[in-house]
Amino acid sequence: MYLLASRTGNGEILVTALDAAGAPTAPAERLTQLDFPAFVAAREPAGPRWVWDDTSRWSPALLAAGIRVRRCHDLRLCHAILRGSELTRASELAGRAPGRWDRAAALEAAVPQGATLFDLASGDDEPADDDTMAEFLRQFQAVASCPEPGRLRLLLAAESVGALIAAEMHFAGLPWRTDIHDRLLTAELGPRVAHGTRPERLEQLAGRIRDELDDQVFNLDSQQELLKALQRSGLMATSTRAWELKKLEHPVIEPLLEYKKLARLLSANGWYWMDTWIVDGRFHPEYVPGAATTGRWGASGGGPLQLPRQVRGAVVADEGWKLVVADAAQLEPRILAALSADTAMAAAGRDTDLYAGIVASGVVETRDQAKVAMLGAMYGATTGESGRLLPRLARAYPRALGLTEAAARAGERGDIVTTRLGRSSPRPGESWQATQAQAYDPAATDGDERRARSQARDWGRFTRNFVVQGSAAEWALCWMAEVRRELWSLRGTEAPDRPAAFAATPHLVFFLHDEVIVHTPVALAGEVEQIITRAAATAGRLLFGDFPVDFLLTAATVDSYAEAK
DNA sequence: CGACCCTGCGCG
DNA sequence: AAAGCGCGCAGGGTCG
Repeated sequence: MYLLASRTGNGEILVTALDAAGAPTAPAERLTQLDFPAFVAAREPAGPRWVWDDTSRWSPALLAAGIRVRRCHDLRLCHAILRGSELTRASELAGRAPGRWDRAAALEAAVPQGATLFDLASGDDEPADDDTMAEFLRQFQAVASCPEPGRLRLLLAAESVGALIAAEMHFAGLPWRTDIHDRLLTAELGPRVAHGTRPERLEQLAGRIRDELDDQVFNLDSQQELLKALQRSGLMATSTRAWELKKLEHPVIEPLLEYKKLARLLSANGWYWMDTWIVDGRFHPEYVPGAATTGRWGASGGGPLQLPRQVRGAVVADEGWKLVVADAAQLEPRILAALSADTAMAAAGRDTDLYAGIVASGVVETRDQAKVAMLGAMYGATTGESGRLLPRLARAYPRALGLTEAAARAGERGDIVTTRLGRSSPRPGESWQATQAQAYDPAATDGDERRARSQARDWGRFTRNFVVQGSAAEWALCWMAEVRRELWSLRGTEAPDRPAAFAATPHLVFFLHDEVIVHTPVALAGEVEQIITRAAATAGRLLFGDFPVDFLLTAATVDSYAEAK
């Protein structure tokens, strides 16, 4: 049932089989690191759940050996969830002093960097053999004794399979055509030049800007110098932000905005970026499950979650392959409707664009209004058009808006809120508490009270959004897990020239909060699209049972990411 | 010189 | 302080 793997102090691996109650069923087996992949491959057909400290440390060697595991339990990720969850607050695990399971993954994985070698040598970071086991049992207990164990079991499984997917996507990489990327850059910026020098097009724009501002020497790339130069020319700019510059009337504005746009392209996704991050036609970023407190993923290594539309044309399927690009339409409002059991809001999104449905119900006049009002409800807008439209939304959807309001009030009090599957928000820090306490002091000034109120509202907007964003992240994990599981069953038609077994069949290559990309042989693209669509419905049922809410997708089978809207 | 903060902007 | 959440990254600037 469970196979618990841990490393011993001398670099060997211990594997202990546990039954469904967490009790060992046989003596531990001792393996070398070299033997481990074959051992995993031999055990995998029985469908075990592998238990280990950190998937990002165990996966690379397995994937390099062409081996994938179906299920795991990532102790570090699950620990973070269980430590903070409202549902397990009475557990032994939640009450313990912070220890090695609370430390950042970076610290634990940083052995080769050198900087932390001293810490490692002087500490006890290499776990004793029984530490991994003890932690697993504490987690097991915490879940078993909580009020609704089913929610957390699903969350921990989803979080852990997410870690497997993150490692697999890193390994497989996103198909990337450097020749197309180069053409695209050349068309925008001019021919490639050495790193650190301005391409032709930027140089021309810089010249125009200098002429318009009548200043040939200032450094365009310094915000401070640029701002001063603008002000010397009589422009009433208070910052160099694009949206603020747009409001100004002056011949320098047009070339300046163009310069900023292209300079950004060059520095964020230019040739230097391409040389650094694209290897053998693949982009291999690190994905970091649970990086945001809401449960959303983070990522690093080339900024994959900020991939601008400008360069998506370089993401192109291999010859004979396709990209299936799918994103969940209006995911967060749909999540909110289901969370609050707001049947009217759910009905507005049935079989249609949810914002269009709100318009059709006569709540507001335009799709744009519906969207800005919904975002305002979920983010806590108070002013502007969004603020003005909120009362209409509240009348039509009292349950949904009631939920976001309640979440905001909880945060303003310093209370925690919890997602659908049981991830809870962090408590505000000490300085937050201190500021609140100060406002209650008899000697408090108006300033103290204002500061405390404003800070409380800030935290309220965070908790308001946490419930929705966090539950949406859970839906997305379940969706992706289901996609992975179904794609797995399409094996048996491997392309022989592929490096590893799973990259020879349809596989996930990208994930962006509510959007996935699957790279697939052409012949299977239709089936992949169906799998992704079915998986969305399955994820909805996993989170919300029979509650009648649709999770619509926009899915497209394309050669290039740029073709998908 | 590195470590850190700030600004601005890309994504959802 | 962009009305309103969550991130990561690059580049300039400052400090020790």
